[in-house]
Amino acid sequence: MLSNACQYAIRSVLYLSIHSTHEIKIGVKKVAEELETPQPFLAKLLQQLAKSNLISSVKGPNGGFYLTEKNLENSLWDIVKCIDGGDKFDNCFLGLSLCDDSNPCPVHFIVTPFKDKLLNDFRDKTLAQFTKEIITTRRVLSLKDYNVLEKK
Amino acid sequence: MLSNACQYAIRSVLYLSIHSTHEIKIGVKKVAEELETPQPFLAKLLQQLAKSNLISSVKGPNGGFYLTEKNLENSLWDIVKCIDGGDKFDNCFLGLSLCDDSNPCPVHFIVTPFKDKLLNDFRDKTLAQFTKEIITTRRVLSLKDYNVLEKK
DNA sequence: AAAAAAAAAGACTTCTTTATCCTAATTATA
DNA sequence: TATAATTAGGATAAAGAAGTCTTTTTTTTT
Repeated sequence: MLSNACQYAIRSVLYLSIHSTHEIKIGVKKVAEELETPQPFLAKLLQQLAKSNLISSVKGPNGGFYLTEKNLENSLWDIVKCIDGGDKFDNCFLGLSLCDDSNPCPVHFIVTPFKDKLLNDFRDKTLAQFTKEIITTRRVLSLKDYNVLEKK
Repeated sequence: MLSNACQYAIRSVLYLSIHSTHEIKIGVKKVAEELETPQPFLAKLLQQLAKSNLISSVKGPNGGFYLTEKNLENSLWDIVKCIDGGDKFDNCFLGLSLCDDSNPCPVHFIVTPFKDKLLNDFRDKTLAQFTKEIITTRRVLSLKDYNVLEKK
């Protein structure tokens, strides 16, 4: 459903949301290691996100990527739009060019509620809210998160 | 989520399920036109389905593809397995290699119910049942179906 | 001012999916 | 039995996604 690129991007942003601040910037290398993603590929994505002002960056020593308060007001949907495009959830599950409530494909009414829910969740929560939930409910973003939970 | 190939395959099988019988076989050309899919590509897919005994075929004049009673006992899930592989719905929505109920990614509990429901629907209904529903509830498979409804 | 560390940018490679084309095999029917 | 219609099979092409590599630019630190 989401491209690899978009999955990496979302996880990166959430990772930054959890671990970075204006004072603590994080380099591609670190992020790629933590999330187990191909480094140069991730670099491209982070650059793209930075260009769209979804994340912030500083070059040079001790530079890296981080999220500002402003960045934290964006949503996951903004990430998806930036990487995969805004029509990602529009397409019919069976590929019909025309498929809506009055002309539904055979799985339309199974798939639509889910897409709506997902879209709402992605669109209506800010990264700040989402991140808070991730922390309080101990959601997993990388193998290292998993290990942390295991060790407790 | 599903590949183009798999979407074509599913729609083709449902189309055959509705319109073909042992006596009325349908050629690739016709199916491709009705479903608006690339013809040679669809041919490959139908061949693959036939090879896996999910649909039936006869060569020569008045030959074509059709479904037997036996074929109609298969499920949509069998089609997906044949074209996209059986692990299609296994992957984490955010691409985590490890993601389950005890180590969930941030969207795990949003996505999982949907995947379960869809998998059940795909796996538990036979094509015969599914087709019956499509007809009684007037679901759309091709632009022509759409026109038929419009004209009523 | 120099050096080093990082992001930014662009060109390039590889892989997968999608799609086409051509030839062979099969089968009904005239 | 010849012909035409149709599926089957294999090789190939085109497009897009995924991923890499190299160079440039910026910025901090010494």
